[in-house]
Amino acid sequence: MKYFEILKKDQKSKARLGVIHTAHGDVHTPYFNPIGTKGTVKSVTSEELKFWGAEMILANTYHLWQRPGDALIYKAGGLHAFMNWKQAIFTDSGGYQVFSLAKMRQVMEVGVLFRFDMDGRAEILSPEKSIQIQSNLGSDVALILDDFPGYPFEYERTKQAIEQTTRWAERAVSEYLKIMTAGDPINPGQKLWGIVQGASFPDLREQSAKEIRALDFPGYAIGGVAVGEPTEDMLKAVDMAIPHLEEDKPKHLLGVGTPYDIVQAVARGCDSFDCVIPTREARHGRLYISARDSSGKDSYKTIDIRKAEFAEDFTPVDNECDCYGCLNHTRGYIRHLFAAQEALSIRLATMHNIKYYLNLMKKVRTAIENDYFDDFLAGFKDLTERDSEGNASSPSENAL
RNA sequence: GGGCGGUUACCGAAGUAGUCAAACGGAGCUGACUGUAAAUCAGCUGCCUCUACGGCUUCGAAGGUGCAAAUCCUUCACCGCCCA
Repeated sequence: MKYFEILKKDQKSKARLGVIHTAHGDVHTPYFNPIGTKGTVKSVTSEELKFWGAEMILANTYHLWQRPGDALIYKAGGLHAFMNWKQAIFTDSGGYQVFSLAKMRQVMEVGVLFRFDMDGRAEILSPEKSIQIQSNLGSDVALILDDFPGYPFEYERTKQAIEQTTRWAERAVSEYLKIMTAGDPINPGQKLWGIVQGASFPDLREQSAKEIRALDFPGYAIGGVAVGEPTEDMLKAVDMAIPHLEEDKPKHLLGVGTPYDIVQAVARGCDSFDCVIPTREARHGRLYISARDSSGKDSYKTIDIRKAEFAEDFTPVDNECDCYGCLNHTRGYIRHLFAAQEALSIRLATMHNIKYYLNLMKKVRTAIENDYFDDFLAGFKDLTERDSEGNASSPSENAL
């Protein structure tokens, strides 16, 4: 059985319906990975995630390395056993922290020296070390350690980053093969994916894609996007990378994104996604809900449930949602929970947003399967009401 | 009837002559958040002005003293406690 099967290709876009056969079950694409950085999708249980239909989650090498340590997780039987999540796990390599912790690290040829360390020590995360950690975690999809600059993009810095990434990728592959053949990996079915960098520069995206492709990875991630650049630039970067990668391999778009971003990226050939938006914004009171424009097309908008306008709103957060909160509670109640700083506020909000994202991906898959993805794509947008300056304001009622 | 205490911005509460449009909380309003240093962060909350170290109007009411008052004095109003 092929690792990645393409079940159907959309005729009017590059979208495809597929299945990734991981060592911990199938992942039906296009798919969105809820993020569980530290071995937990914040505030929800593994059982709940499974119940909602999640097939893969993303965890983080850097954070788990720092605490509780990959050695401990290895002893626990790997991350799947440790957190009792039996479906697939996708691990970021720690590459994102090269970006997000830019002020406390130093990129060197050997690896990345992090001074932001929970024990107060400075340690080097090398491409080999990242693979060793991910092997100990036993994730199903591991990523190579990569380097990428923030926004605004600078050509020379970006070129250095992709070349650094390629050199690290070669070392990561060697380490991965060494562990798979001579080591004692907790997950012998773990796959290592490459990462394409190159910011918004066509020639660099092409160069990176070709260099990474040469290493024969079973799947690819497109990285270095959604770091502050306009959405159009992010999508252009995807367009620059996709054509240089084998069509029959899965492509993951790292760190993306909003519902709009995701649907647009699916149309450009991306198969899977991950993003902190649904979980983090949930904790901050921003909820994603269904909305329809005047023509009745399927779209969405966001509301800030903490606002006073929802105090006496006794309707569900989203009439079209089947999450626990939408079936059992009202906007007014959830707003009250936020105001009272009750833990349940975070849980209900997180559950809702994850369900919104998972339901969205299901809609996308169904649309591709039934040949109306182009129509769905054309109509799908963020309908959050905005004033003349483009600032969001919260709508008070569900659009029908 | 008498004594004492109090009345500050949406609410609570500092401030007792100049550096006060007035600390701090709460509440509210805006915004941000994209491979999670994030149940977080930033700004605003008297009026005007795009902004201001800018102008204007405020600290129960009215009237005084004073170069200057939320801060001192007088009277009044209301609230609380105590004495008759």
